[in-house]
Amino acid sequence: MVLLDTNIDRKEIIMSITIKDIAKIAGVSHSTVSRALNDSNLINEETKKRILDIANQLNYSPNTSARNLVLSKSYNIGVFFSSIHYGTSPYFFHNVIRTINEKMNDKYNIIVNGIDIYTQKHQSINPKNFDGIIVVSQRKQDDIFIKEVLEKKIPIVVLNREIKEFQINNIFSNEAEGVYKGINYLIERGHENIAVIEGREDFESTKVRRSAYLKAFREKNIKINQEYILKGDYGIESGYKAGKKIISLSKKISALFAFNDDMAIGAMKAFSEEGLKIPEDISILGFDGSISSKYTNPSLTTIKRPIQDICSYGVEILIDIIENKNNKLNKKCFETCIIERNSVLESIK
Amino acid sequence: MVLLDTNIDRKEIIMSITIKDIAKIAGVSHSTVSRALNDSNLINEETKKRILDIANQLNYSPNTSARNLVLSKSYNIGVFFSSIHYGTSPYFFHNVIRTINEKMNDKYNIIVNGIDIYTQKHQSINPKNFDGIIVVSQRKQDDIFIKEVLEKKIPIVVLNREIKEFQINNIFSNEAEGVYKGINYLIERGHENIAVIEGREDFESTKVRRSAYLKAFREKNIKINQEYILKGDYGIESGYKAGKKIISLSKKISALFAFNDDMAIGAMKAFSEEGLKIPEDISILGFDGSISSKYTNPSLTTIKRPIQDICSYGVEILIDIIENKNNKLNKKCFETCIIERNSVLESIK
DNA sequence: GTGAAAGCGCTAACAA
DNA sequence: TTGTTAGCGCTTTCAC
Repeated sequence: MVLLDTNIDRKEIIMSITIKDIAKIAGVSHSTVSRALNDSNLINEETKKRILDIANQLNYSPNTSARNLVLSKSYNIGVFFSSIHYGTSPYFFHNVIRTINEKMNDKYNIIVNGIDIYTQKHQSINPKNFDGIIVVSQRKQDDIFIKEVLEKKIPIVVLNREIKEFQINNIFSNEAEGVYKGINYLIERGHENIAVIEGREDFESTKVRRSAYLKAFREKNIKINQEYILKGDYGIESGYKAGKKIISLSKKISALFAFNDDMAIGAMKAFSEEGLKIPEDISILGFDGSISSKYTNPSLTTIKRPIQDICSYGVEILIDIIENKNNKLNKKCFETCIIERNSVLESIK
Repeated sequence: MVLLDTNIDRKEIIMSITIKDIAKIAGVSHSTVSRALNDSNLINEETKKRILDIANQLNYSPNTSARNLVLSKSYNIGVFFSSIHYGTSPYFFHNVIRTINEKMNDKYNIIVNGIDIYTQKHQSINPKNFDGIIVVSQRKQDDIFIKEVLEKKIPIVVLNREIKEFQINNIFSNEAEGVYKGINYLIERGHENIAVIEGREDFESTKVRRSAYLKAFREKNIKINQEYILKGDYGIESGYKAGKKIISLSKKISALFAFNDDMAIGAMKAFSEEGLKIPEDISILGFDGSISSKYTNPSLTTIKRPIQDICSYGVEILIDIIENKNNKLNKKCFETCIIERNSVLESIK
């Protein structure tokens, strides 16, 4: 008995406790221990309790590799952003991970990755390493990765960007409609000379939002001056630089639409430095509905996209696919809305 | 031959290719395949090439659970924040994950977790599930978790918060010194009526920064008025509310020190709403050196802590522990510095 | 209700 | 240089 105890102690230090150790102490076979641990009903309640007690005392925790091997599961969920580094704002990133983490069944691990560096390092993804994958996609380019996952039959859901070319579980928001409403909101308030700061050219959102504002302009016969269209990269600094450029423009503009809040904030900074008053001298409309947009001065009128809804719903259907083998295709579009604040002038006489 | 191919095809769909499948096709044993795949030198170059070719053709990828089981590795690195939800700013969170992801050897998975909800769901961590753990710690309360990891002999490094009570790999920044310098920076410019917005009471940073500003006050014989000390929670909104309170204070204050940039930004918003000019009416000093602090209006003077250095160094030593079994204790403190911008008045006559 | 035994896919020690 | 074999820790079928 003493000898046994000592052995166990050594084991605890040198290597982990296994079900065999527990079996030895409990005087049962390791399969019985397995049954107890898995709350099987093919086991006597008494023995189960006894075994569980011992397991607790020994601070047993299962070897997940062994369990996963026999169960053919990994309990890993990959969360893949187009890039963690470029074009993904801290607000967006945090919001996505937080929501997924909150919503995810706690038996799954959340493994965070950027497709850009992942595909550059690994030549391919290993299906056995992921029970499911969430792609938070910005770029059409991600399709290569997405298709690979699809081919490997790994449950997948693509968030944020609409995929039209092929069938896939896909949750996103109606950005086109949001931008369209936003531009009309500007036009209705008398704005005709509207500048735009666009986003990264390789991001689909840039194309979607661009065609939406162009459509709104065309419908209201607003002339489109290429000089007013600035290139940004979704980073604050690029908004700031674009703002500086806008100031140097020959023609006066009365409003600015930035493709995201961060760039709007950068532009506001540029305007303030030059003594321009917002919204008196220039109105600003952002996109995202980030937390910080509420605390700019003046607070930023912006188009909110429901990131949390998208992520939350995405997790829901991914888990449904994994656990219930549900394979009916799910495509859902959430609506965007304008948050009216104080950066747009109510009416320019 | 045709029969074989068909079998393989079915296998590819129904279950993954294994080294046995490759062995069968190559006409070698599965251990030879294993050798080829692991680039062993106990193998003929020709056979290696042939096997690798077949593996490539079949789009083989190893079953990580099986490999991990025999190697006693998981290739998982857990990144545990005190909380993902509360008190962790998007900027901080993004910066940490981004840096760790960049710096981490690509064979490791990064699993993101919040200690708060993790410990609530799982009763204990499984050593076999983590080759190493990075704790980005804010609360003393995390010690329970940290000690558990320590007991289980999982390589661990604790970032962000200094641990004095016990020996552990620990990387952090000199926040006390930063705050001390910051307050003196204010005092040197003539400020005596200084308000402070503190952070969450359960975060160690709050205590560290508090005793630092108190020390600076005491040394310069600045009287400490409890009315000037506001409670925040590191969120923007709490800074905003504190800002409102400051305005309603009986005595006029000339400067504000906020325990982080987000709260400083919130307070700036409150001040602006009330028509106060920064820094003419009130100077503001932040803490963190977040990206957004550069783009407020006016830009925020702040104490920068080197988050990237901390994370980068943390990853380095964790990998060193895991791969080189290096077990000499590593404790490192990075310096903070003041970023002088435009929210502090050069001199109040 | 329980135990014996097989096997998940892989690595590595030992033989040849 | 290669094949044979054992075994990692676990679940699960099949006997009893």
